[in-house]
Amino acid sequence: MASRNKKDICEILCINQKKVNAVRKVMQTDGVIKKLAETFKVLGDPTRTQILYALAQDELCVCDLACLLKKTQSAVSHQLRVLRNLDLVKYRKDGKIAYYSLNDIHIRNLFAEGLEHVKNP
Amino acid sequence: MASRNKKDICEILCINQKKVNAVRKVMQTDGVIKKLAETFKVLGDPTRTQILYALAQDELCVCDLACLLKKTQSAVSHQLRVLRNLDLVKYRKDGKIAYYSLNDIHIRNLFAEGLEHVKNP
DNA sequence: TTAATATATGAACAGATATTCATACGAGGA
DNA sequence: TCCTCGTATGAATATCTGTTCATATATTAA
Repeated sequence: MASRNKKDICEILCINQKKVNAVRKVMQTDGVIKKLAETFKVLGDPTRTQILYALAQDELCVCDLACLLKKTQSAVSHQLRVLRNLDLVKYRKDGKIAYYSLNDIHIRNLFAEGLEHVKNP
Repeated sequence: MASRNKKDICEILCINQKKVNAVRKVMQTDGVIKKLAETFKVLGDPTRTQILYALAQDELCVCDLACLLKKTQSAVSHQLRVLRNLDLVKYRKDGKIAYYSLNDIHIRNLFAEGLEHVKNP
């Protein structure tokens, strides 16, 4: 263990340097990877998954969603903010009521692919 | 606030009961939603995203991945276990070396859709 | 104005999680 | 056998995150 540095991050020797170099060339940039992971992460919470799936069917207000998902209004509202911040949903105000709807054309495709994965083992 | 129960989860009144009922009919079961969210969640960590993206290009061993991602061998190995447990990757042993590769046909499509979302605002 | 209702939001808390460190295991090589 | 190297893994830790509670804001009705 003596030869290894405290942090063997940079010291790690590749077994197949050529392959690694080739793969490195086609890797996405850190920025893209970060955004990609961010996108998947948002979809990776059951509450948000359900909200988005519901909104993929119809425009709904906050209390409708809360009723549908059997969650508190607060919990739903907090998650809607997350989705709003990422521009995945939009909303229109009708008096006191806020009607939310999908604002991303890729969400449905992602769900379709995801369901394919879940249902076809 | 007097009329509301402590937990207003079940008490919440839907504004558009009909819509909610219609959407409820086409909602996925809790089990499917849970698995769906689980799948997205696994893809929702930058380290795992990179590992999967790299393995989508070529078969690589643990230290190659560590070298490529500039992470410790331990960190990579822990994440590989997560991916293994979900059958997203498989590996073959060649002596001491463990070569990992993709084991899920949907991953590439999910990445494609995800990248579409990231790159087309 | 006052009351009620729909929504938003900050603070606090509990539970999850990614990384690090240390170490164990297993396969060759000396 | 002993040593080295590639990998796996448990424990500890710091950070992140989803929910709850309390409250604020805003709109409508009385």
